[in-house]
Parts: sequence; C-alpha cells; structure tokens
Amino acid sequence: MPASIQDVADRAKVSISTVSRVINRRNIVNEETRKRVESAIDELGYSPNVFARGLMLRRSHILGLVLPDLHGEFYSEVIRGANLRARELGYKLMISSVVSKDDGSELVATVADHALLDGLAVMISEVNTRIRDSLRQVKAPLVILDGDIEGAKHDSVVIDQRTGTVALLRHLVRECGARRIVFVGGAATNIDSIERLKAYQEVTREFGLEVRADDVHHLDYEYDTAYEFAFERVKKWARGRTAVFAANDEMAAGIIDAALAAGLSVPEDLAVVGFDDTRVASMTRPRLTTVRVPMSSMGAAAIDLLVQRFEEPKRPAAKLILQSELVVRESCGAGLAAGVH
Amino acid sequence: MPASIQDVADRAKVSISTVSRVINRRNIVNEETRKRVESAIDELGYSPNVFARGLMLRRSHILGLVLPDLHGEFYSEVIRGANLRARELGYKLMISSVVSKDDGSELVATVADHALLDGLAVMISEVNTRIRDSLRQVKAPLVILDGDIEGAKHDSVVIDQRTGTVALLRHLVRECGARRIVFVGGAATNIDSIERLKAYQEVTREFGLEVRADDVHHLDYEYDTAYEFAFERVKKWARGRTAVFAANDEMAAGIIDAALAAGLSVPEDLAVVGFDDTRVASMTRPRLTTVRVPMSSMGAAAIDLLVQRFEEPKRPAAKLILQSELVVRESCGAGLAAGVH
DNA sequence: TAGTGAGTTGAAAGCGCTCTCAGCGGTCGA
DNA sequence: TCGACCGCTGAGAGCGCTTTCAACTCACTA
Repeated sequence: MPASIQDVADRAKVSISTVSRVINRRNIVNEETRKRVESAIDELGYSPNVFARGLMLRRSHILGLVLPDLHGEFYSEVIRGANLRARELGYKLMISSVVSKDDGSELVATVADHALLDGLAVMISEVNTRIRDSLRQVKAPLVILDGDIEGAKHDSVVIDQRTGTVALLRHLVRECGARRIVFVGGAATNIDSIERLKAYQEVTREFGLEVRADDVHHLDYEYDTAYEFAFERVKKWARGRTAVFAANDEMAAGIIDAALAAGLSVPEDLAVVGFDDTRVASMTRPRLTTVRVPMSSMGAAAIDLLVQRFEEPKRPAAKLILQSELVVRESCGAGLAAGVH
Repeated sequence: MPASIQDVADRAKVSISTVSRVINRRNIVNEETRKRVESAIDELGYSPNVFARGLMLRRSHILGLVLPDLHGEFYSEVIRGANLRARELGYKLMISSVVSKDDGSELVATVADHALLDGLAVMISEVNTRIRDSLRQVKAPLVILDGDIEGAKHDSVVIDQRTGTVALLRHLVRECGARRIVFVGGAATNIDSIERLKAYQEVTREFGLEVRADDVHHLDYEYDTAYEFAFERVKKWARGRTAVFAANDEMAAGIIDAALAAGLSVPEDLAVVGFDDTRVASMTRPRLTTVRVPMSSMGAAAIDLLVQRFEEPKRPAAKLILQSELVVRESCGAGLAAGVH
C-alpha cells in the first residue's frame, strides 16, 4: 500500500491540510514547515493518489485520441505528434481505435466515461451518421480531426487537401503534359477520398479535360488491391498522355509496380502520382510525386486546441487549417515533359 | 455536471447501495427493482465516475505502454497489437514514449503515479542503467519488452532474434554463396543490434568466414545514414562474394540504393539483407530478404501477460519468447547462387 | 407461537484528496 | 486598551463510489 497524505502528515507532524498546501505549491506555508513536509514526502516516496485528486478537482490531465485505425504510418505519425505535444503540456495520452465498420457504439464506449478524460480528439474518416450521433453526445471538450459534425460545436483540425491536390493536378497537366487523368480513390464514403475527388473534378473542368465514365474508381487504399486493379488496365491507360492520381501513396506504389510488371515504363508511358508523402513515396522507383500532409502536426494541433479550450472555455469554436504541399519527384515525368514542350 | 449515483437512486426511489449493486451485476437485486434502476440509469445517461470507483477498487483498468520512440512502423505495430488486445480484455491503453537520450527521469514521471495504471509494459532498446534503475522502483505489474532488468522480477516478452538471424545468415552462405558478410548495425548500445551481432559472430565462426576489422559497423538505423555510409564502400564490398547484413530494413534499403547509384546490381554484385520485414522490405527493388518480427504480437503478448498477472499475482515470472522468421525475397540472390552451385 | 433462514434493502463508514472556515498568536493603528 | 488584520495551521465537510452490517419481510419448521 503506497503512502497516503495522512502518512506524510504524521511523519511531518502537521495536518493533512498543510501537506496538501505544500503539494499544491501554495506559498502560504511557512518555510520551515514546508521543508519538513517535503522531506517527509521524499522519505516516504509519496505521490498523490490520482483518483482521489481527480475526484476533487474534476481534472485528470488525460487526453483521449481516437483514430479510425491504428495501422499504417499516417496514424502512427498523428499519434507521435499528439503524444509529444501532450507531454510538453503536462498531459497524458490515451489511445484508441475504432474498427472500420463500427456503428459508433464502440466509440461511445471509449468515450462514455469521459469523467476520465479531460478532452477528446477524434479523427473521422468515414461519412457515418452513427458515429456522428454518438459524438454529438460528448460533453467534454472535443476536437475533430479531418471532418466535421454539424449540430455540435467543437474545435477542428482539417487539412486543406484541395490546395495540395489542385497544385498536384495542375502540375500534371501543365508541367507533365497529361491529357487525361484517372482517379483511384479509397472507399467512396471516405472523407479524404471525397475531398480529393472534388479537387480532381475542379481541375479537370478547369482544363477542359474529358473525364470518361470509367476514369473514377474507388478502391480501399491498399497496395495489393491497387496492383491487381491496375494490372488489367495499365496498357489501356498508357495510350494517350495519361496520368493516374491515386488517393494515397500505397495505391500509387501498387499502380507503379503493376505498370512495370506489364512492361511499361513510368513515367514515360504512364505517369502516376500519390498522396500523403509517407515513407513509401520515396521508396518506389521512380520515386513518387505526391502531396505532403503534415501528419504529426495534426496530432499536435489537436492537443493544442484541446488545452486552449480548458483555459478559455468560452472561446468560439476554432477551425485550424493545415496546408498540404506538392512534392515533385520522378513518377510524374515533369522533367520529360519539360523537354517535350 | 453529469448524473451521480445519488441522482439515479433518487429517480428510481432506492438507495445508492441498490444502484451500486445493479451496476456491479450482483444478481441479488429484485427483478423489478433492477428494472427500475436500469431505466433510471438510461434516462439520466448515467455512467459511474471512474475516479470514485478507482478510489475504492484500486483498479483503473488502464494499462501503460512505454516505447523508446513513437517513430516508424515497428512501434506503430506494437501499439496496434497492444491496443487491440487491451480492448478485447476490457482495458484502456495509455501510450508514452521515452526520448532517446533520456536518463530515466522522464520514465519515472510517466510511471510515478502508478495508482493510475494497473500495469505497465515497457520496451527497452538501450542498455541504459538509469532507465533500469527507475524501472526497478515500479511496484505495479511490469512487463519488459525486448530486454531484461536484473534484480526485479517481472514478466517479459522477447523476440528470439538469434534463430531468425542465424537462419538468414546461413541462407546467405549456403544458398547464396556469400563468402564474406558485412554487418551494419544500429547504435552499439542498442539491444537488438547487440543480439544480431552475436548471431552474426556465431555464424561467421560456424562457417569459418573471415571477419575483417572493418566488417562490423554501427550506424543509427536510418536510411540516409546507411546510404551515405554505403555509397563510399559498395565498390570495395562488391569485390568477392560479399553480402551486407543490415540490422534493419531501412538501412538495407539505403544500402541497396547506394549500390544501385554506384552502378552495381543487387544481388548480382552485392547481396543485401535486412531485418524486421517492415513495409519497406517489399518496396525495395530488388525486394528485401529479411527476418520477420512479430511486431503486433509483441504488443498483444505484453497485454496478455499483464492481465494474467492480475488474475494470478503469485505466478512466477514468465518469459514469452516470440519467434522471428526468415523471409526470402530477391535481394540475397538465392536463385542466382543456386545456378552457380 | 416462536425461531430460522432466505431474499432484499438501506444506513453509514471510508477510500485519499482539496478546500472552506475558523482559530491561533502577534502586530498595528485608533 | 481594543478591534482589525496578517501569517499560518488544523478541523471537517464532501467529491462519488463500494462494501459491511444490520434490519426488515416473509415463508417455513419445530
């Protein structure tokens, strides 16, 4: 049984009130008394019971982070950013994931005992009403990553995918001479995919590019799926100045490998670009032209907003927009086209 | 202010004792009363206060996971495995990292309020006395991943790196015809590196392979470092039937790319193998022959041991050994050598 | 008729802490 | 000389819960 505040008080020959005062750094304690208490604390290796404290203060200094899935570099970086910042600010981080086909009940379970959590950051990747419903019930400070819940006021961190995507696609058309762009997205309900598709439609319209019926596809963000999917089509795609815009790097890698396996060369016969700028983007050959997303900054920003909210509960809901950024490598064939033009 | 047990009691016209009994599934409550209480709970959206409960029960159902660094796929997979298993068993996971050059005090800070944590899993990657010292003070159930603390009894999960490494290196010699193996490790104090180096020495001795003074190197597990390091040496290495054994996949990828950049071909001029079987291992060209490490199983196993410990506090310290496994791809040139032999 | 025990419930203690309030001795201005 | 105030400290209430203990009701048995 660890030492309690009473043990410390006994040893220092003071009341527990005084011990409490010493701990909470109220400098209203006599110098000498304070020293006596402090050494009693040291000798007993005392540290205040978190539960008793939480019960009184209604503050746990624990923040929750809920992600769609813990797989892959993207999430790992978000966690990393959040963890570091939480540490800096004196908070602890509790992590949880929501399995993909969740109806929201699991999320509620994670969140329900929000007496435990001072605040909660949730990353939303699916347009799923159930999840939104359950989130709306959360009373603790809430930060939504990458999405929005109407009807609930909360802070949010979003990535401006549009700017990056538009820059990427314009680059494809202007610098790389693409005349047709094929879109390969994640699930049709995936928020990021939807955003990227929107930007895709915007740019194709801007340049008057023809979008054929089978130029927009929805897969699942996986390498293997993209590989198989692409393997049957790359030859067709390769006729004409076609570029493939994959909504993440993994799929782009799969498509590149499918093209190479089919005897094509990238980017000469087919340009391929990705999204996220994860580790794989610099591992493919040719290396991927992609859009960099500030993953760890997202996590850190979420924590920042949460903590700010504690300090200033009345502040109007903030929406933090993080920029995405075009990263040009070889897979788009910019160098080539520059010669052609 | 969320509803308390008293609110529920009032609404159901019973005492708080009865509410408590209903919650804790003691079936000693009258059917009818129970229903009344349950609907009161529903109507108020009541959920018990974690702190009050923790104060009484001295159990939080929160487990801690401390990792050396949250960067990279390896750790991300450990977290994932741990998170999933914790969920299954009804526990929550608190994550923290220890910055690399820590003296252990940060770790203590993470751990100190162990009233909060029911148990703790710590991954150790450096032979660092300070960290060990602070870990020895932990009284809560402790599981050490990938290391050992003498003087403290605790459960541990280790990966049998030897078996996998030996299989890998024997494969290099027997199937790929390597006559010289260069070792490129992580930091000299890194536990995994040390283990892998031991196995390296064992196999070179077994086959009577000459190990020159500059055949063993210690870098930092990074792609870039390995690339630069290798770039100056690959031509020298390539004379003779040399293979490079990098202690992780990232470095192996850097070395492959350095070799290709220097105009060599892998594995014909130089065989390169890695360790971990992370995502990059299948992204390099040629793809990496490596050793698969059960990353997410490690995390899950740690949680299992922790929970078992609660149920059976007196059980002697267990050491769970997870196997590593040789994964043969193209970078070692097995196919080639088979032809040569 | 009283005693027994099962089934069910409530009163109250107490977990370890924070915080309000009152009380101590002493100094100071009126 | 007295009240006001200051610096410091302790008593005690109370946070929301679990759990012990006693009590009450209602068969059922001796």
